[in-house]
Amino acid sequence: MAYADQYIDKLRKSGLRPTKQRIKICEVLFDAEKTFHFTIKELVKIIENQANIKVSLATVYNTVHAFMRKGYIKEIPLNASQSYYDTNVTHHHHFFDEEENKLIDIHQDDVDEVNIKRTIPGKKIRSVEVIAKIVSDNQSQK
Amino acid sequence: MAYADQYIDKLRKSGLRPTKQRIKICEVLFDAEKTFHFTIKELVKIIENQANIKVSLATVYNTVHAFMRKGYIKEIPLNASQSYYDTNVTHHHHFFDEEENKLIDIHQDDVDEVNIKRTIPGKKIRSVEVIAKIVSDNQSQK
DNA sequence: TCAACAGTTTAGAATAAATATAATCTATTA
DNA sequence: TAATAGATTATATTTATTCTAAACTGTTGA
Repeated sequence: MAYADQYIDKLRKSGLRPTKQRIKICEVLFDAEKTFHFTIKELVKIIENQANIKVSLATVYNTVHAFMRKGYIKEIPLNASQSYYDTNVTHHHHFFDEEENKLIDIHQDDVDEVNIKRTIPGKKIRSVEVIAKIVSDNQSQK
Repeated sequence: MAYADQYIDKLRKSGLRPTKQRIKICEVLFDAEKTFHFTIKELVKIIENQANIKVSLATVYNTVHAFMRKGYIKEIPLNASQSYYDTNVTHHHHFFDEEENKLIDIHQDDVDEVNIKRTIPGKKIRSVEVIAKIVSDNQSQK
């Protein structure tokens, strides 16, 4: 399947018609060699830099949210002022460097499976996220 | 040590002078029978309801942030539009019910210790949080 | 008693992310 | 072509958070 077809497929499955703007968003999100983390602002900037078409903020928000609902990207639970998203939807976790405001992947192999023994009646677990906040390790402070 | 003294102690250690408003905030945060989760908005509402003094938003934000820095309360990493805090600073984790927008504690005993094998040079881990997002378990959808 | 001061509190302004709106545009179908 | 449904956009709105500047408080020392 050609890349463009994959994008159209993802869009249709998300309940969205494939349009110029939305396909451009797919190109940025899913065509990268590697998965990556982004904020909406950063995503808009990337599109502006590499595209010859204009995409409005509203369209980016709508499209990203539709992909989220469908599980094509995921939100990283960080209590920051803005939302962070990840195009890597495989099972993995994150360091968050609070001083540099930077996210770092932790591969699945580097964290034992998180096993939650408790359940809530009528509810099922949709995702489990581990966030390890890191700061400078100054030896001076014990 | 009397309660009031504990509050004054906490405030001083956080670099804040004990004032009427700040002690009121302490009463709400640290005098409860149980620990609890809150947003700033909720905290302000609680204070308004049970206090005969007026406390401004700015004072609440400043005081909560000072306590955070000192580790007397902690932030719960949820990607919501607003910040959630927890007066329970012991080691534990959370379910987040996405449909009801509600946090539920998971006791330490109910989750195996999260063991992160990877380290980042020059950095140390300040906190490890597990967030399990839960949704209704409709049997109809597989 | 008064003046000086350092730190507090406050209302309101400013900022910024996210969402909503309403007008215009596009593409498909009849 | 006309009708339509949905898409896109600029702009306005909303909301949490942070900032600011003025007024306030309490202590110290003359």
